[in-house]
Amino acid sequence: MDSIISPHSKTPQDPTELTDALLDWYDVNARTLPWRIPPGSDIEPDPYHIWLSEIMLQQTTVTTVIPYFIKFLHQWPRVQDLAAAAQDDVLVAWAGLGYYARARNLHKCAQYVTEELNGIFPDTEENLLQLPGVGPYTAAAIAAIAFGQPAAVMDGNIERVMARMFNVTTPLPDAKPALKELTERMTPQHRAGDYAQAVMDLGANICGPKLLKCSGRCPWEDHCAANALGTADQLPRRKSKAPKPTRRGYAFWAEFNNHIWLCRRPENGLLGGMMEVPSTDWLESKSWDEVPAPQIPIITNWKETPGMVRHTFTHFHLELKVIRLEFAEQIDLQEGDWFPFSRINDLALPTVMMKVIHHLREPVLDL
DNA sequence: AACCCGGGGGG
DNA sequence: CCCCCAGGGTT
Repeated sequence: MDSIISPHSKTPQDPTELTDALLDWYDVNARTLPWRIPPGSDIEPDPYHIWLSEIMLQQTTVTTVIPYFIKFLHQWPRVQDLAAAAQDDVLVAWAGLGYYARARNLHKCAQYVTEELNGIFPDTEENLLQLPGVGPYTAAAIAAIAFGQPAAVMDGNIERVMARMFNVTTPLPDAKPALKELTERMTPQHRAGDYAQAVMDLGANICGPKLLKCSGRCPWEDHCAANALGTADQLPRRKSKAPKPTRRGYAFWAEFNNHIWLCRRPENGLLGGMMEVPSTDWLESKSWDEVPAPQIPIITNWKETPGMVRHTFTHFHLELKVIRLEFAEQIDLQEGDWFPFSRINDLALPTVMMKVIHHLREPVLDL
């Protein structure tokens, strides 16, 4: 990349003019968010708040995060409080947010900061990067937003805005190095945190994946190469993804006296550490004809229930048929425990398991 | 470098 | 149905 100047834009050599225009826009248009210090405020950001919000915002939209962020701060006001919590309480509070390894790393990180760093977060990108669950994006974001350092923050929003500003037509992920380079050149020495948040606001509200509200709204409208070329709605390009396979299995519904039998998944891997209705392995198949008949986990009468639970994970679709085990008395299965339905919301149940529970409690065909 | 890892909202 | 989202860890 020879120059930050696009042949199709009026971008000045010195990006200061661009960043100043964006910061002026941000001063007026910054969204109010629970973890955000409004531009111009004298309040010092709380690194604990910034860190918590940034972990939650990984691959998760702002509107989804807000209620969880408020709930966490209410339950654990300081990083020391979070460190002292039981891991299962953290998983329960996290249930529904997804990517559950984030919750385990969040807890580990809180304990590390509390026990090894006297409750004080590192203030450099390099040292932040050493924390569990903190990668390049989050380290730069905390350094810039919480500590005012000129760290170059790169995320999906900023990738998109840069790809359009400079008409980067290389498909992702191949374009990442070039977009990172552009981001580094654009990041200002002062107010880098506000700058990063401003670009992300731009990406969320004006320069969206499909939604483009450039005209009269975007502070970079007159300097955007894709806007000049009319290519904005086609950028950034992406390599095509492999289609998702379908896995199928049988879940076992064991209910007695308003209790349900649940067990805990292994610590690592899919839905690590979360609770589940016991089930057979989830095997990839073309149809149910290929799925082996289930091994019933206890000698008792059983019945396959009508319908099926469908759920989609990051990399596969899941179909679960549910087998109801019938009991004359409350017998323990091999692993797990009986839990009263009244406490179901106090358990770390991922969404797919909540679907199973709703499916059996209010039978709906082919949910 | 490739793969694994959720869930929700919007078009 | 598709796509995307304030990505990180593991191997």
